[in-house]
Amino acid sequence: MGKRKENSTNMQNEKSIIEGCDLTYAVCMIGGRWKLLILCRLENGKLRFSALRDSINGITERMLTLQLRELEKEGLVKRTVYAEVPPRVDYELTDIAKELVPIWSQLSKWGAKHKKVTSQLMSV
Amino acid sequence: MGKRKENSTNMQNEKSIIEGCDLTYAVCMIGGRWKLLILCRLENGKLRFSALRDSINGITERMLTLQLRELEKEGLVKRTVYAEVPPRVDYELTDIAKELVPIWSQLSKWGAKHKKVTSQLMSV
DNA sequence: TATGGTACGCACAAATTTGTAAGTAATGGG
DNA sequence: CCCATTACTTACAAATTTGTGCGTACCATA
Repeated sequence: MGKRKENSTNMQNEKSIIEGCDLTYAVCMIGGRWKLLILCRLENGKLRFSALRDSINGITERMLTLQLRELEKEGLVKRTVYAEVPPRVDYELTDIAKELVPIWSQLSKWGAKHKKVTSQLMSV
Repeated sequence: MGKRKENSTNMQNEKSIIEGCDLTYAVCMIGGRWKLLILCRLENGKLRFSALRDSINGITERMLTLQLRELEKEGLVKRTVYAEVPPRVDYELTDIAKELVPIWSQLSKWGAKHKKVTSQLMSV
């Protein structure tokens, strides 16, 4: 999440796969350890940076910043800066991101339903 | 996807986050570049290794193997080996994985709908 | 005997993601 | 003047994921 190399095999691959596959595109947008987590925290409205940080267990400020930057570039969150000191910034979902609400909520339900079963399998 | 270090900060983090968060759990199960792709190829029934490989643009045999192994451990795909030569192996969704069908299909629709718009933003 | 097909495994290298531990700016309060 | 607050940056290190190229077993067929 430092910048990626434009011409790595990996990057080229990703681009050409995205061309033909909408699912891959979507996965690239919301994939990764934190993005969905962040988005779902914003489900009920604006939150400021510190509130997000505190509500997401285990995330560091660095990671939160990086992910928010990406989500912003991708058009999934809107960032608002207030000209105050100390600084105040808040984040909210865009309409595009709001369309994803049912998806993460189903995913979360699915997770809840199967967590026990499969985590036993995993520890084998 | 060589094995992960059991005691890395990263691993410990992931584990403790999963404990409290079903969404994170789900993301860990199906996250990554290929897993959803593989699952959705199996949506209409069994496929053998080579068929999967050929239907997923850009995946290498190594990656396909690794991902299938994980999906199997997680209980999302079932692997069947036939005692034949040359070898024949096929893969199919488990019931748990079948519950995810609506999720990736919605995600794919979402991707299709927004691909153009946001990929312009990304190239800026 | 040489070759071909299938589903992998392995070693190594490169790319990418994540974590850690520091700063920074601006301003209000003591 | 010193300190606290907030939302970040930056440099560096470690972990994880992905790609590349080659090798393997098996038996049927040519």
